[in-house]
Amino acid sequence: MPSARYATKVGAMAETSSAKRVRRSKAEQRAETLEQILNAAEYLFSKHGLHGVTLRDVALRVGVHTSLMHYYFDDKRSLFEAVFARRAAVTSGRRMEALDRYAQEAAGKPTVEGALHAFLDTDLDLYISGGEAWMNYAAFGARASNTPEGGELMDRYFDPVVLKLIGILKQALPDYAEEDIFWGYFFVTGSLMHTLGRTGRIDRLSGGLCKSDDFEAIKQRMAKFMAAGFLSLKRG
Amino acid sequence: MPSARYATKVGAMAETSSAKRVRRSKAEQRAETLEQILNAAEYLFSKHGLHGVTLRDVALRVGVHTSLMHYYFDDKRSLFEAVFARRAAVTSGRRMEALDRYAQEAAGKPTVEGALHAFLDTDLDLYISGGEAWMNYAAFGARASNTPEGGELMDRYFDPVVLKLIGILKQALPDYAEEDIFWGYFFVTGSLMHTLGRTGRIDRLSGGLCKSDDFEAIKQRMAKFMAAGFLSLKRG
DNA sequence: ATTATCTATAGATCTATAGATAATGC
DNA sequence: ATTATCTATAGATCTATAGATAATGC
Repeated sequence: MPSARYATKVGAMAETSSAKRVRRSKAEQRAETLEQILNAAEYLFSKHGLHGVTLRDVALRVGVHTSLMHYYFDDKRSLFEAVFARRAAVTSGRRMEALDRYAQEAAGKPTVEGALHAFLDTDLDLYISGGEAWMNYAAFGARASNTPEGGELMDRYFDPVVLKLIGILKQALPDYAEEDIFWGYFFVTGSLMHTLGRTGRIDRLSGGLCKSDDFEAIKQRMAKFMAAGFLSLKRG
Repeated sequence: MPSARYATKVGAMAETSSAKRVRRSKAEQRAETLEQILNAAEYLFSKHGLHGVTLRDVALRVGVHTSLMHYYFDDKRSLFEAVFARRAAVTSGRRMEALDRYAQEAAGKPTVEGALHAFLDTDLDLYISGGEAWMNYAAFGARASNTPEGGELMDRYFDPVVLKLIGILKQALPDYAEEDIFWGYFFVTGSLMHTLGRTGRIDRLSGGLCKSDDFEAIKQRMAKFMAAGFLSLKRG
């Protein structure tokens, strides 16, 4: 005897598919279902973390049976990694290009602020113009970065971009100790992760004056703020 | 039939308690067990988050039966909140005092850097000198701040200190727009949370040059870095 | 007599797999 | 003939509670 939930769902499906009865190839259907699963998982993981989400939750949100999760993914961990990997190459690649472009423009004389604009603004723009899905990915990544599982993925996918940024910063600050540059980056990435997490706390603290999903406002301030911070680390 | 684990545990207990057969009052025993449970929970929650830890995990770490968790705490959520609350008043109170003291010393003319030293250094000192338990609490709080459950607790316990800091910053920057001060604080708290989380990523990135549990090194740079950032937000 | 701790167990939920069914693809 | 999806179910684990046992406290 089907539960009320399944009855409803089947009814809804019949409704939409009878309206147009779209013929999708198997490849199309596979791709579409995969995308729906990844989107649902991305959203849920971004809110509750790896352990706060069950495969059943994801299946329910997509409207398919739990066992389909195991058909497309080995297990929960591999679904989590698939969510991470899907957009990681895009954000990493875009920042790589932006940093390359900036390094070339600067022709051997980069500034800290210029490098940070390339690194930070490029990423923030991606989330600003990428719609809800990318905003969810931002929060997913920020949350993941805070965990053992996610930390390992961060290393694997983002070390190259970060080391490229560090390289340009060294060029911009040739008389700096290497540690100071790493600590400066440490402060930058902390603020960036906090931004991507969009916890809503600044909204409440500021009485609505600032909104944690206002990435435009953050973009207008962040690179300049952090560049000034870097310059303050100059040693006597 | 007792499992091997219980047999081992009982053996160990007999060993230690027969050695000295300490007579503890019920109040003492209660306090001691409570503390052990909170410490174990703090450690585990800091590593795996609310949903990544089971009451069984906590009980196992303490060496008592799972049902004792329910004797001392209503449920998992209330254990989580108890962990949060136990040290929240201490860190909040210390920073309150430090900010009050600084505001008085500055006699109406506070600086951004002075206020940030009072706010940040006071807290970092607490973790530096508080030993492993306080370091775990730092990571626990950082991780919690990133979640819906923890966010609400952050508001409840830390709004007063933060608003006091904001007040002093406004005094230090009288011609600043209020939003700029809040965004500056936003960057500061992001870096602070990232610090407290001690993910170890900076260790790997820097090839061991920086260590994420080197709060002393961070303290030496953070207030100055962030103060310079604030000053960069001055509007034309 | 009261309190700390344990035993036993119910009920819910979760992951994972085997096998059935219903579509698309040659 | 192959692939996408579902049904059914095993086995593990988790939370929570009722009731027993073993200590401390007057």
